[in-house]
Amino acid sequence: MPKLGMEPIRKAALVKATIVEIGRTGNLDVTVSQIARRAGMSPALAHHYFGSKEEMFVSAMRHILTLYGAEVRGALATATTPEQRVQAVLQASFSPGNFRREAVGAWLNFWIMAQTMPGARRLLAIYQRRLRSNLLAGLRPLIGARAGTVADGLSALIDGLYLREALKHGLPDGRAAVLMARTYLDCALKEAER
Amino acid sequence: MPKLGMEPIRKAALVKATIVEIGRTGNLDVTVSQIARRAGMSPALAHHYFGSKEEMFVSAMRHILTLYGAEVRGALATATTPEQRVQAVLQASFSPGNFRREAVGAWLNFWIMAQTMPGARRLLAIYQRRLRSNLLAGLRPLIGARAGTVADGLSALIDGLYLREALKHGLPDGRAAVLMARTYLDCALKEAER
DNA sequence: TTTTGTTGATTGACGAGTCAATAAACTTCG
DNA sequence: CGAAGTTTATTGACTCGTCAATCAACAAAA
Repeated sequence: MPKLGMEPIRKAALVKATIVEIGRTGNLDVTVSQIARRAGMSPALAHHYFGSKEEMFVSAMRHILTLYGAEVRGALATATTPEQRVQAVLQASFSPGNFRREAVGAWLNFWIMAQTMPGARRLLAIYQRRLRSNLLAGLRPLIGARAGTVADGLSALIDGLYLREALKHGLPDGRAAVLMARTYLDCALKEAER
Repeated sequence: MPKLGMEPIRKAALVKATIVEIGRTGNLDVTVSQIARRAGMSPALAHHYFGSKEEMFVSAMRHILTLYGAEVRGALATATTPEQRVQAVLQASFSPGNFRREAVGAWLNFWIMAQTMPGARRLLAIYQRRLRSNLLAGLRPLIGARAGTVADGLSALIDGLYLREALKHGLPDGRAAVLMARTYLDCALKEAER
């Protein structure tokens, strides 16, 4: 009973199912059959819409990035001062949603894929550029020329804190990560105004 | 022609081959046959010495950790002041060896495994504890009670900087990472003496 | 009837782990 | 010392399973 216009619906379902399955297993040992079953269709249909499993993975990562980007934009919308802008990025980066099993699995395997898959590497570069640029927008009014270095450090710190919190036993605490990043930030700001 | 006492030799060869293969592919899609071939033996023999592929992976990670630990100890041996102790940890963490393809692959997949494999999780906890303790030993004489927080922040920053440098296009530059971490450290020290 | 949606069946391949069998080195004990 | 037995090393062949991708065929909408 083919209703037309199924393509975007099917693709969205597959992307979501891919993320769930990666979160479930923790790695990329996920079969097209599993994904398709979870998305409520046959494996053949999955291959029909995405040419290959790899394309499913890349699309899944793109979706994760889109979600994260939306969260950042939402947080930035309520920020008025430069400090609040930086704080907004931190808040969004360590929001509870980012620590769900699916998100953690997606990010960790994102890094794995970025090693070898050009599409993944490109996406990761986009994420990094956007993060840096968002931080820079908040930092430049505060510390001018020194903003670049601080943005780089803060970016790395965000990734590192996320990694540690995500791999920690027990329920991860995003607020602790935000606090730790803020400490770095405050320190850098004081150093600059000296 | 079985010469006796082959076990340690074979195991070492398999561990090394496992690391090389993970570095080659970037992920854990490595077959026992590939590993065994590279180690110069039959797949059956690999299964004989390690009960399963998973045990090979865990042993490979243990080896990576051992190498890293030795590098840290070596660097610490030449340090006399507390500052030099911290600096030694940074230097060892960002040494060129850690940025070889095999090492990067090992670490990235280490994190993947730590999500679900208890053995890997335990190893990661050991690494984190040791890193923290090494940093603490250098930081406590400098800033006393505040050392804990700074050690945590510096640990996360090390992981984050490593991740970024390892995934960067082109040849990674450990010295840049050391410098970035030093900036954080100096900032924290100045803040503390205020 | 052309396009879009959908699937069952199939292909062709690969892979982890087992097992039986062979061979050499060590041990025991008469 | 030397034969019989034991342990260690080693592999080819095999089992049982899986999986990505293809294809032919069917159904319904335009």
